[in-house]
Amino acid sequence: MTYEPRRLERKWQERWEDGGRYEADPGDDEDATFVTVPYPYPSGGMHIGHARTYTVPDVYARYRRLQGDDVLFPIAWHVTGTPIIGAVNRLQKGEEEQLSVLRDTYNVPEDELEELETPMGFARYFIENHYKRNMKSLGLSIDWRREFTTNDERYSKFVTWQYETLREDDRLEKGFHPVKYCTEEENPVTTHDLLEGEDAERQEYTLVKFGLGDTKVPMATLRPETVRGVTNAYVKPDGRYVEAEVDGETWLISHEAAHKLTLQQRDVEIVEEFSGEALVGERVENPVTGEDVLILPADFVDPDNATGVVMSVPAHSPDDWMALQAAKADEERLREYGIDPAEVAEIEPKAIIDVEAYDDVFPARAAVEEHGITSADDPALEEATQEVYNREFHAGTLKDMYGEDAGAVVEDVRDELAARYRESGQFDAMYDFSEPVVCRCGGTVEVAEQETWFLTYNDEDWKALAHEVVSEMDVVPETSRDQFDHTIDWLEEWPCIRNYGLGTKLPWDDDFVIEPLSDSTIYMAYYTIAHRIEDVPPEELTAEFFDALFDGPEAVEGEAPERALELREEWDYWYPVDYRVSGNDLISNHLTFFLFHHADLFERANWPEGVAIMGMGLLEGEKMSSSKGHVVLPAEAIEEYGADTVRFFLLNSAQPWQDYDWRADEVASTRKSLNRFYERAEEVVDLDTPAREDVELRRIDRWLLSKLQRTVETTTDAMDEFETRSASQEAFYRFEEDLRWYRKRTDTERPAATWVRQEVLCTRLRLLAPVVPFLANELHEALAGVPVEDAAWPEVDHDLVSTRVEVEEELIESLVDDVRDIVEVTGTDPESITVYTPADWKGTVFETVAETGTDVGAVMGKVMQKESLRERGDAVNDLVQDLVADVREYDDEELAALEAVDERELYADAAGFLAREFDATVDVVPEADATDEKAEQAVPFRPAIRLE
RNA sequence: GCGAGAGUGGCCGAGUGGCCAAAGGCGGCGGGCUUAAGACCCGCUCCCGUAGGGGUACGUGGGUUCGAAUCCCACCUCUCGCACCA
Repeated sequence: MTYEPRRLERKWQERWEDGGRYEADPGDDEDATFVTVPYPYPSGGMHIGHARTYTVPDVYARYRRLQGDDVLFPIAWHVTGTPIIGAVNRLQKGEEEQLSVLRDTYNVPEDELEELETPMGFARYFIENHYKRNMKSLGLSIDWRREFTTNDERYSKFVTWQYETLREDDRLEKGFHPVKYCTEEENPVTTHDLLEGEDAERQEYTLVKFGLGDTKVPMATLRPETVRGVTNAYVKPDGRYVEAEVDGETWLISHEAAHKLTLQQRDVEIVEEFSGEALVGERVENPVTGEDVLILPADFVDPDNATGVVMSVPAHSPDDWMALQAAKADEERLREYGIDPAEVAEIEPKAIIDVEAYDDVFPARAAVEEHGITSADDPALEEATQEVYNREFHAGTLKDMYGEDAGAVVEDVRDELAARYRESGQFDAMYDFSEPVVCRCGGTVEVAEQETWFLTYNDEDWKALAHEVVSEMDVVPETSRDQFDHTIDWLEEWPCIRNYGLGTKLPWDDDFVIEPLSDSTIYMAYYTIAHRIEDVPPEELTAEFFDALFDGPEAVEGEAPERALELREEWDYWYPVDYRVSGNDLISNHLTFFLFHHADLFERANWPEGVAIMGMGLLEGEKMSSSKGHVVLPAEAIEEYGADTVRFFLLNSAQPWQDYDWRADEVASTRKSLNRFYERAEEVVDLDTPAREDVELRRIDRWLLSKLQRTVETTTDAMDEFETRSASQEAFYRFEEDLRWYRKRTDTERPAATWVRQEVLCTRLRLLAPVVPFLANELHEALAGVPVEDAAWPEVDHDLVSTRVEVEEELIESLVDDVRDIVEVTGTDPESITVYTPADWKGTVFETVAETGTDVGAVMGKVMQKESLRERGDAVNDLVQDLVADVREYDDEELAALEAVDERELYADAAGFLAREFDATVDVVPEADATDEKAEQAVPFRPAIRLE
C-alpha cells in the first residue's frame, strides 16, 4: 500500500467531526489544560505562516490529551477595528491592488466578490472559506462549539463589563493623544489607509520662542539643548507665513504650521498673512541667553515642516555649518534682502557641547572636513549630520554656560532641560511627521491631538502587578521573560478607543469603539462559556451577571443570577490559561496587555500560567507578502503534500520560537520521509505478531529497546518545554538512525525482531501522534486496534534500559568505523580481518584508571605497586596517559558498564556482522595468543586490527 | 538611537568547557537495486596521509583555561520590535 495522506486525512477528519472528538466539557481532571492562540483577524486569507501559529498549540493540546488531561483548545474570530472596513472600502472602490490580492492571491471567485462588500460578509467569507476550512484540514483539535466573533452581541456585553470594571478600578483616564489625521476626510486614519508615508515617524519638535518685541517667533528643533549655540535663524523668503494668536500669544509661523497647531488642540487665530521675506533681516531675541540673532533667508527651509522657522547652530550641525558658509559667501543675495554682509561675516559659531570624537571645538567643522564635504547638496552631508547628532547625543557633554546642566551628557539632560523651559514659557512644542504623509483619499495627513480614553498602563501599582504575573508564569523560551518586564516598564498610557470601526462601543460614550488591541485582552475567559452563554438573552448579560460569573456569588449584592453561577462552573474548571501561544512581535503590546488586564480583573489563581512565543516565517528565504502574492496557501500545501507533512515540516524545521523558512524542496523531502516511514510501518503492521514464547531477545534487540526508552524520555522532556523540533527530531529522525543500525546488525525476520519492531512502532506512533495525528492514528489503529488518541503517552520502562548494551554497541560501531577508515586510507579490500583484544594487564590498568580518576600521578602510583605492571615500565606509562584521556569522556555509569564488558566475547559475537559488512573473514584473537606484533597496539576498548 | 535575538561546513541547521572535523537535512560525488528513470539502500563530500593519524576551522580581534564553537571583553554584521498597526 502506498501512503495516500489525503484519503486518510479525510477519513479521520470525518470521524472527529462526527464524534465531536474535541468538544471539551468539564470533567474531574484536577488540572485541566487550557491552551489558546490569538484569534485570527480575517481581513484577508490565511497563509502558511498562520498555519504554524495554530498548529503549535494543537500539538501541545494533543500531547496533553495523551498524557491524560482534559484539554480545551478553542478558536474565535477577531473583527474589531478598521482593517476589515478598510479592505471592504478598497474593494468597493475597485482598487486594483486589493482586487488582485483577493482574486489572485486568495482565489476568491468572481461571483462571490459581491458577498465581500459588507464588513461582516468579508470577514465571514475568509472565516469559512479559509481559516475554518484550513484549520479542519490541518487537523486542529478545536472545540468548534465555542467559536464567536468580536462583533457578536454577547461578546460586546462581556467587553462592556470589562471596561466598566476597569473604569471602576481606575484603570482608565481621559486625555489628549496625537493621532494620524486625514485633513480631507477629517478623520483619524491608520497606517493601512495611507498612500504615502507609511514609514513616517511622528516627531515631537521643541519650539524655542525667540522674541521679536512682544511677538514670538517659535523655532522648531529636535535638539533643544543646543539653544545656547544659536547664532542666527533661517526663514524661507518666499514662503507663506502668518501672524497668529496662539493660546493668547502672538506667533509668527508658517501658514501650514498654523493649521497644524489648530489640529493639535491649540487655539489659533490668524491675524494676517505675509511672505517670509518680511522676517528676513530682523533680529530676534534668544529666550534663554537674551542674545539677538539675525534671521537670514534660506531656500532649504520648508514651511511645511514644523513652524517653518529654524534656528542655526553651526558649531554642532554640519547642515547649519554649510548653510552659514554659503550665506556668508553670497553677499549679493544678502544685500538683496537689505542685510549688511559685514554683519553676517561677523557671525561666529558657538561651541556649546564637548565631544571627544572630534579634535575641533566645532564638531560640525570637523565632520564636514572628514567627509570631504564642499557643498550643501553633497549627499554625505546628511551622513555627517547624523554622525554628529549621534555622537553628541550619547557622548557629548554640555559646556559651562549651561550652569547647573554643565557637564551632563546630552542624552541624560535633553528632555528634562526642554521640559523646564517649557514650564517657564520659553519653549513650546508641536508634533509633525518626518516626511509627507498622504491618505489613500489623496488628502494630507497631519498629526492631530484628539480627546480620547487611555488605559493607564503607566500606573506604578498596575505595573507592579503585571511584573508579578511575569515572575510567576512560565515563559517559553525563558529568554523572552526579560522582554515582558522591559515592556511593562516602558509602556505608557494606551489610547484604547477609536472614532469608528467594528466592535464594542465605549459603554459611556457610544461615539467611540474600543480598539482591537484593547478588546482582546481577556477573551480567553469568554471561551470557557462561549457556547453556553448563547442561551442567555443578551439583556440579561449585565455587569452583575459577569461579576457573579467571574468573581462568584458573593461579588454581587442580593441574589446572583442563576445562569451566571452555572456558567461559573465551566469557567472555574478551565481557567486559568495554561499557555498562551503567540508571536514574538506581540510581546510589546498584546501579550503584555493580556497580563495587565488579567492582573487587574481576575484573582491571582486565574492569572496566566504560561506563554509560549512563536517565531516568524519566511517563504523560500524571503518575507511573505500577500500583496506581492508571495504566499503559500495552506489549502494548496495540504493538497500537494498532505496535512501531516505540512504539520511535520512546520514544527520540525525550527523550535516554535525560532524563525523558520518554508522551502518547497525541503517540504517535499519531508513528505518523502513520511512516505518511507509509512511504508515501513505498514510492513511491520502486516507481520504476524509472534507468540510470546518464541521471543528470545538478543543483545541487539535489547539495545534497540533501550534506545527506545531514551527516546521516550527525551521526547517527553522536549514536549513539556514546547520543543516541537527536538521532540520530532528525536522520535523520528534520530530514532531512524537507530533502526538503520539495527537492520544492519541483525536478521529482522526473527520472531524476536518482529516483536521488537512492533513494540517500537507502537511507541513511536504515540510519540509522533501530536505532530502527525492522521498518520499516527491510522497506523496505530491498524497495529493495536485502537486509534493512537485512545492510547496513552508512553512511559519509560526502566527495566528495558541498559547502559551496558548501549556501550557495547558503541564499541562495535567504533570497531566498524576503524576498519572502514583503514580500508579507505589504504585503498585495499581486505580478505581477512583479525581483531586483537588487549592483554589482561591492560584491563587491570584500565580498572585502576576508572577507579582512581583522571589524575595521572595518582594512577601511576597505584599501578606501579603491582609487580607485574612495574616491570612493563614505559608501556604502562603510555597506556595510562591514553586511558586517562579516554576515561574523561565517560560518566560513571558508562564506566561501570565498560568495566563489565568482555571484549573478546563481544567482538566474537559481532564477527558475523563484520564479515558481512566487509565481505571478509573475521577472527578475534587475544593479544596473549597472537604472533602478530600488531596485536600489541590493542588497548582496552580499542582493539588492534590487521587487514589482509 | 533604544530594546531583544542571532552570526557554525556549498546551503539550511544541531551543538553552550574535553566524547567536536562538529548530528541531521539539502545539494554534490561514487556504488547497489532497476530494462530505464524516479523512489529506495550503502558509502564519500575542509586539507594532507597506502593502517585507525595529522593540520586548519565555528563573524573579527583580544583574554580566561592544561583544554574554547562553547566562558569573558571589544568590535563588525544581520533580523525583529519601538506604540496606537492588527
